[in-house]
Amino acid sequence: MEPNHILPVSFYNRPVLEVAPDLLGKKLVRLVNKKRISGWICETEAYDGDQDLACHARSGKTQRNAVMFGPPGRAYVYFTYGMHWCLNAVTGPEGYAAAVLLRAVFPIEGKSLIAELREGIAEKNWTNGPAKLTRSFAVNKDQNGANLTHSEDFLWIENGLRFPNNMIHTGPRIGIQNTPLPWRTIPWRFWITEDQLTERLQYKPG
DNA sequence: TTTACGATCTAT
DNA sequence: TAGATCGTAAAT
Repeated sequence: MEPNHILPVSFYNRPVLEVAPDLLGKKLVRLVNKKRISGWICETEAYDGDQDLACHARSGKTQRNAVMFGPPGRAYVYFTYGMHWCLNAVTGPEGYAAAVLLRAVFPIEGKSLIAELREGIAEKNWTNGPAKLTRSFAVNKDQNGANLTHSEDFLWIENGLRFPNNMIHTGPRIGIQNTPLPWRTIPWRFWITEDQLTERLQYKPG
């Protein structure tokens, strides 16, 4: 483990619309029984404060979304659809409720551990969705509020690749069909393809 | 206390 | 395309 590679608070203490695309190509890391599970972050979404009517902070601070109002660089983990956990990275200054939803990663380390956590699921479907990702990384309510900027909470994000804006795909956020315009269609989802990632890794092996 | 719904996933 | 499944927050 290389603690110096962990993204610092300053990375997260910026507008969420900068942090969300910058997280593409960074490495999500989880420590389970002293074993590393990791993956390249390849899809994110930005949720930006109480004026964003798709953001959980739209109706103010509640017990559920309180972590989003706290300091940047923390994990906001919420429960949804009666059975799923989703993982976010809190951004911006304390008191401003914004976060990046981590929607998908490409697995790197700990694949045998993921295989146990995702028994019966094809490898290509392990981490290609926000709730699939949390299952594969053993993330649930216990990680809500975890500090992503050090290794002591066994969940963090390490520096990795940086993709220029003209390589990053954008589109509307997923699963917010009842959200009013313009928030329903504003292109605040960001992703890179597996081909783009492997091409970059040929020059900079990970 | 009751109700309606969800930043989803899976099988059909 | 619909069913699973239950915490959350707003409505009653």
